[in-house]
Amino acid sequence: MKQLEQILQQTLKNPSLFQDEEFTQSQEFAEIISNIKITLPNGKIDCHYCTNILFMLRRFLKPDFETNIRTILLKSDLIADIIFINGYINFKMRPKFFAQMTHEILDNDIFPNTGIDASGNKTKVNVEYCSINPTGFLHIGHARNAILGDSIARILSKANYDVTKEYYVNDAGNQITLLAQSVQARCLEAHNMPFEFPEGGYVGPEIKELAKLTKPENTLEEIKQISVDYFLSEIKKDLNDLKIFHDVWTHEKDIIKSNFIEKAIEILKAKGYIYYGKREEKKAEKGKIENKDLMLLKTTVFQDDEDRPLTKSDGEWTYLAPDIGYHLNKIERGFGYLICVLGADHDSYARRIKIATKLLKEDIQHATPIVQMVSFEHEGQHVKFSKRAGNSIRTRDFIKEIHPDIVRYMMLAKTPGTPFVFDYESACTVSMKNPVFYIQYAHARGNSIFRNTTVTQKLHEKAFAFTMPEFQEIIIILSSFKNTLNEAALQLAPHIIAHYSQRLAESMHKLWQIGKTDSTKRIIIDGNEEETQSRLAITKAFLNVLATCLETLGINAPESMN
RNA sequence: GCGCUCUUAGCUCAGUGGAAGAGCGACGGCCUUCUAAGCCGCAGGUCGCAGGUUCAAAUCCUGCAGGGCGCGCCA
Repeated sequence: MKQLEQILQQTLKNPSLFQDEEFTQSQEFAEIISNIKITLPNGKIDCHYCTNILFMLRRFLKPDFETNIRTILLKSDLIADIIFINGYINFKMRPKFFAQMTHEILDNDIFPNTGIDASGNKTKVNVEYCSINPTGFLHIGHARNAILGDSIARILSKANYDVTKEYYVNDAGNQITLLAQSVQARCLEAHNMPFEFPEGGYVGPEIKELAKLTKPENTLEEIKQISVDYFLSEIKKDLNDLKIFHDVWTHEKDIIKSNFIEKAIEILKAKGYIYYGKREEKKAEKGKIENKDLMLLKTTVFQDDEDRPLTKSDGEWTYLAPDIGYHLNKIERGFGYLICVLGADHDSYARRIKIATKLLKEDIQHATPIVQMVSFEHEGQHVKFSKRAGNSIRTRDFIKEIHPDIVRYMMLAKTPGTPFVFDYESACTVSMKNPVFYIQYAHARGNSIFRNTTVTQKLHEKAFAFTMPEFQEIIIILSSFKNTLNEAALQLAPHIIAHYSQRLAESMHKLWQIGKTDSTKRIIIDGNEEETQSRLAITKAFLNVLATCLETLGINAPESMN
């Protein structure tokens, strides 16, 4: 594809194509020509690649430009034909082009593991995701965040970023105190001792279970530790079952102990972003709390509605302060790119922490992909998963019934910004309602070929396969993998890989099927070793790319379907 | 009231300036041959509505309507 782009650029630099022969020297020409986009055509047009570049250049070209461009382009030994339709240039490529492309995929070391010269350039990136409070189990709503973050991290690693996957443990706030008080109460209750259940405390059977791990003589601090450890280890188990493994677990407690809050405040003070003042009366908890002077952060310099308090009237930090300390900690660890995957109910928080981070370090790259809510369909209505409604489903129970591969694919195939309506019936079906099987099946089919032959892959440029549309289609899709991966990395969008995988799988299924009625199109051609070797080379390239895709999605690439 | 986001085929969704798409569902075909968990065909669209910018708008801008999520000194 890159080669085609270069050929086209070279061709268009020919001054004789233009009314004004000086035009190729102009800035405007340079800009247009640097934005050449080669794309795959829709199914209706019989060609391999196309480009819309002429739309931009048309008014500068001589009337007979089509004939001239065609003549020049056809001099290339990679291009078989040029067709002009509706202002597009459509390319038909020669077999040599397909052979070269296959060679590149197999030998260039870009597949399947490393060295893709993607946008990453070894940038140190921190992907923080699924940082749920250790006050309960991982439910299915959290799983979407976790799966998305994990896949983003996998894509970025493939795209040549230096990735750290991180979980931030909120183990220092009021929620943890409330949790520990709830557990303590249940513990005392179980020992028939007097107890007082905290207002708004944590209820649910897991609290009573947890209480069994504690003793009446434990201090609140000890109970906090026991509770956090318990839930974290449970969360970790569930994540591991979904093939999610964080590299670093950072605890809020440690951030506080290491004085990162104070350090961050000092930096912000030095930059003049901190001042003391009162908030507007109506904002001050509607008069419930005395409107004292608070430490405020000038988030309004980056279009926030109002400056945000860092201290409460009782002198304690607000939630924002430790989080800013945590982000300073990330910055000090040398990350140039911070990614923080958040739920839709945190989008206003996302804005604030982004501003705060920018105030700490102007040139930091910071993205906060937002995952929309997960709901499910019940009697024709969309019902939200919610703890309070008692219909929250623990991930562990969920994946007992539905394989993690299916759960992952279902959640990754959509853009994160679309609310997810979980279709339980489809999830349990083994058919195209579950495209993950379709993709895995294509991988298994490709592998079965290698079990059925002793011939090994080797590329012969003259192979007949390179003239055959079914093989050409596979190679064309393979050739766009690099761009696809880069795009997914740039947009932090695993669904781009999911859709690509489906299309790639389709090209193999088509080839396979046609081999059933036309034996010349099978991969293994008895009595013709060179042809078979070349076809195996294409199949191998296909398997490498598809396995890479499945790896970035965190989905198993099976060698056979059982 | 304000902010973010969404509205594309019967359903679930891709598509961020360039030729309207996929899967499911419906209908009709295809296995004595490398895995039929598959393939082929057919049907299905005023891209929420109205303006604007552009050679070109589902895509960008403005307004409107409808859905979702937020809008504490809680985290």
